Amino acid sequence: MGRKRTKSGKIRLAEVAELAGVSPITASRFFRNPEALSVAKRARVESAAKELGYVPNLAARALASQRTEVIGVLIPSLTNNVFSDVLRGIYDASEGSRYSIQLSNTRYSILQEEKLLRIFLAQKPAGLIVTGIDQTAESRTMLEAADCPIVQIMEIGPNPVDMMIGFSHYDAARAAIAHLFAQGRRKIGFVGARMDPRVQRRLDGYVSAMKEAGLFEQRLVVTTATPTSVTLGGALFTDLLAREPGIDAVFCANDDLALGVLFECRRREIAVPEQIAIVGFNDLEFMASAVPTLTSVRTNRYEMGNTAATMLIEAIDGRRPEQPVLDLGFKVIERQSSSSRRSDSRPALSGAGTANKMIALPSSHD
Amino acid sequence: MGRKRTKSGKIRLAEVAELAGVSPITASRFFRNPEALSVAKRARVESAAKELGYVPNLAARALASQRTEVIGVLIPSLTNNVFSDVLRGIYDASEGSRYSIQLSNTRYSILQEEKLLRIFLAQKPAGLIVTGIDQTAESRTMLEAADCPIVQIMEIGPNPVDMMIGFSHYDAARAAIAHLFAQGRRKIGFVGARMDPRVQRRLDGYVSAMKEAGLFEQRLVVTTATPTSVTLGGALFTDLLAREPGIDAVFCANDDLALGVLFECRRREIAVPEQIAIVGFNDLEFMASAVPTLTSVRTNRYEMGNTAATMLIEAIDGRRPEQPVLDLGFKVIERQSSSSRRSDSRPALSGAGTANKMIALPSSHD
DNA sequence: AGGAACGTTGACAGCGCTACCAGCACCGAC
DNA sequence: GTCGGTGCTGGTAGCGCTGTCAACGTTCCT
Repeated sequence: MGRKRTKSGKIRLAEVAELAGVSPITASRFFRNPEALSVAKRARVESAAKELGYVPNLAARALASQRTEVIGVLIPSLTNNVFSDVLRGIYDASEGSRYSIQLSNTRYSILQEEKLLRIFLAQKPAGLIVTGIDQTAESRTMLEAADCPIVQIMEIGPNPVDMMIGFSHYDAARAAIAHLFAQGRRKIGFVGARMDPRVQRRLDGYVSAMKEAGLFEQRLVVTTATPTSVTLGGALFTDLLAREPGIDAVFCANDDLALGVLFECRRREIAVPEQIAIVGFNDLEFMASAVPTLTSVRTNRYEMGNTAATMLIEAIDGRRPEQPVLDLGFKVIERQSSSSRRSDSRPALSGAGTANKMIALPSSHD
Repeated sequence: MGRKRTKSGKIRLAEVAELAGVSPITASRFFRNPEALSVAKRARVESAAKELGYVPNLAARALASQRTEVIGVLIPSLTNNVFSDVLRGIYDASEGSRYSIQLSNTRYSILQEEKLLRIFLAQKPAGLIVTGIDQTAESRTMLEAADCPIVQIMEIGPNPVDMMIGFSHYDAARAAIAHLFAQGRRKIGFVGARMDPRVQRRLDGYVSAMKEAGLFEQRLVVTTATPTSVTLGGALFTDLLAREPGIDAVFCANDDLALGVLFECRRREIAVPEQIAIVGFNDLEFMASAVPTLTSVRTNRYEMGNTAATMLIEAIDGRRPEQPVLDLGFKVIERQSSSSRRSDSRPALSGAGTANKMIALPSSHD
């Protein structure tokens, strides 16, 4: 009737309250803390809201409450498969919660990250997820001064800003090399692209393992700042072969490179694993399907994103985790590409099928 | 001194105005329409804002102006490589503009899409990007009633809601089949997963091309609703072979499946392309690197996202494009996996290198 | 019976910004 | 000299919601 309406005809909380026969503030409480209402009023407000199709105005809520329900996420790349999985975990965890995700791409630049952080923080996010542990000093200061929970993801390191979830890329690389040693490989090359901090730590792990075995040689390492790709894997491997034709294994900083190395081997008619073993990193879905199947280091990417967002939301709601730093670990998934020379010189048909079953990863869904 | 401050110590527009010696409203105008100010005041406000480190409160702005600076993006998947590229294009276009991206995942469900749409629209987004042309009737109604520009992406169809950018999946599939016909292939299988509307239209294109040639047989088509993967490509191909051992080509609805088919061929020692030709769809980076290199239908994913966001922002700012429907086309990239039987029975070493250079796609960056 | 404690509710006063409109000075045209 | 136009500026009044605090009725304890 004479009911006041916003020009656009939107339903406001006041309308809901009027229909429910309560004050606006009571209706407001229904949405934030239903338990505070009596059962009768709760039902009345609920049905009134449903009847009118009420949707809260987030801008008004943010302005009045001096905080937003936005979780900021800073990741270095949108195309990297690794981050797709992490993101999916984050988005899945945010659904059903009242928080929404605001995503920004730092493009592997900590300066860009600092800039984005400043913008995010100005909007008072409810929480923040940042990638890695290599922020600028300025970023670090801002993060520590921020009055919202923060999760650092992708790796584990000392001095967490707040919470931290990831794994040790250094240890993972060492485990991969240990695996190759166990298979009798000695002259192991390293192939890496992009060389972001995490790839760098994988290289560090490789170097330390090789040095411990007295096998390290600088010319076994081929890296580039160029973004990774399958094609690049072949090119870097070609470089590696030119420098050191006698290698008997290649540890690739990621699976795309490993696939490129595999294709290059096929092109050069180098037998895998007989002549050269290949180990990748991340255990993307295709690794179990390749011929031969490719060994990789499995990382829990989906779980990392999902747990990070879940922990963050819990912390925002005042339930801080008992364990603020979580190591999700890794696992070397041994497949044909790095098996000992003596066993199956030709991969058995059934081998692939078995391997496929072994790696039914959550990250292969969706 | 006695200056009023918000509890958190944040600088407000009023502080900037005071320092600049102008009214708050004038300061406000500086940020929205600087040309409306005299040069002198413009400079005063600018330096005052910089001095105080003023950052506008977006919630207050949204509440007062009754509109947000958020572009809503609805995509069906976060993990699919195709959408990573599109998203990257969208995010790149949004940087430098004053609009921020709000992303939601419909998980290939138009019901979920409808629900998300309702939420988005309630927040009065500045613009909207939605995937595909198969919205529910309800969604369609909401979109048409929305008072913001809208871009439908990924494909072209009749009756655009507003703007539209994509290509014909039907025609693209027909072109792929025509290519295979030209190579002398006749018994061409179709392998598809997920079977979302766009994959369905690729199937339709395949069926129509095959029927025109009098070659269509239902048993040549193997599909599943399961999400796509490389492993699945091998499995579906195995099914296809069981049904029709005499096939001489496989058209895969995407590149992951094509890679799986290639690996399965290798496992079964089926020569590609001599016995069976393989054609994929999307032309992901690895296709040019595989052995043999894999033919695919190149689609302009990054450009699609980038152009969509650019057009949208232009439209929001009142500059509607002269051409609201944009067909970005596709291109069949012919490679070794579908070459005629007579030529190179063993792929030449140099072939791969050449192919690599041919496919320096923008989508392989980052 | 009196009072404290609890659960529940409502009034008030903004959150920081912008839409709207009025007002001012200045100009040229009549 | 008056008028209307133009360019710039400021005052007023919210946008829709929530924090704070007071007040209410009821229950339970002493």
